[in-house]
Amino acid sequence: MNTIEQFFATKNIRVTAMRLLIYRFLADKQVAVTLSDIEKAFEKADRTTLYRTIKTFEEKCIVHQIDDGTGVTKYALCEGDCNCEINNDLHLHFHCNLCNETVCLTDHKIPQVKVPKGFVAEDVNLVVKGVCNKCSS
Amino acid sequence: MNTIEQFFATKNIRVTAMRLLIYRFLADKQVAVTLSDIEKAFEKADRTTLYRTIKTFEEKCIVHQIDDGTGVTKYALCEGDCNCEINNDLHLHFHCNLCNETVCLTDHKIPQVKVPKGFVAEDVNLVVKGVCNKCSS
DNA sequence: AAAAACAATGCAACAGAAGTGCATTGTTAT
DNA sequence: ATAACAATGCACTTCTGTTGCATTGTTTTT
Repeated sequence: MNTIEQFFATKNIRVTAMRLLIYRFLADKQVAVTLSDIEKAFEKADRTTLYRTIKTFEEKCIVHQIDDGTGVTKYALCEGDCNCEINNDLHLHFHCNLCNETVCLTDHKIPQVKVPKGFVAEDVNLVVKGVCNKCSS
Repeated sequence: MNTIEQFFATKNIRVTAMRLLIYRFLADKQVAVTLSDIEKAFEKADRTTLYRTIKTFEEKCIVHQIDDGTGVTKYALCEGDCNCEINNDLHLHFHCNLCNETVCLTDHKIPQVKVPKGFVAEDVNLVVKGVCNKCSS
């Protein structure tokens, strides 16, 4: 029991009611969420608090940012063993043009990418757009 | 001569002074530009006009949008023979974390990406971040 | 246990990007 | 020439992301 609390402790962040709520919200969702999604889910809470909570989660490698091309940043929980390292934890994201939802395809690691001489790759972001399994059936 | 005018004609858009200027501006640049880059270059012109010009170019497949993760949309000219089709015209983009510039690596087509059963891929966006050839030397 | 130190929260405000409605100017077609 | 339509300019709005500051809450030190 108290697993989230213990997890927060390993990440060296304080356990607060707000953080637990937001963490559980993200864990329940199977899709990446925007800041305004979180705002709608927690209307009593202040926007800034939600914003800073997500930023803290991001710094501590609890969530990762996703830029799916919709113009709004989305967030999703990292995998348990994630260290946010290149070549290890980079998976691709799928954005559905119909339901507008973005999911992490954590099993699909990003293929090796070649860059020209003189360029140094540090991070890779791969977003596939199309129709998701729910919408195509 | 008058090649840009002819090109616009093939795309079925009217030739105006503003459009010629913006097209030449994009052609001169070797990097993707934001709307505010264009605003700075054409201070006498109205923001809305620049905005709508770029939107028109985008619809007519003259420029393509790039989402490099900086949060601001960038634009770059399509290749001459571009039809904005998947598997043909998709190239990768490189964003330099030092100079903050984004370039099209048109010679580097995106590797084949597998998606799970039920998912239909229509478009692929691949952005590599790191240090560009100018900044690494 | 009280006080000091620090982290989290809430409020207000701001900046920038993106977008819309409408009037006006300019261009094309009848 | 004029009617029809497209392009431009102006004003304004919305949304996202962000910061400063005061206040509340939680540790840590004495």
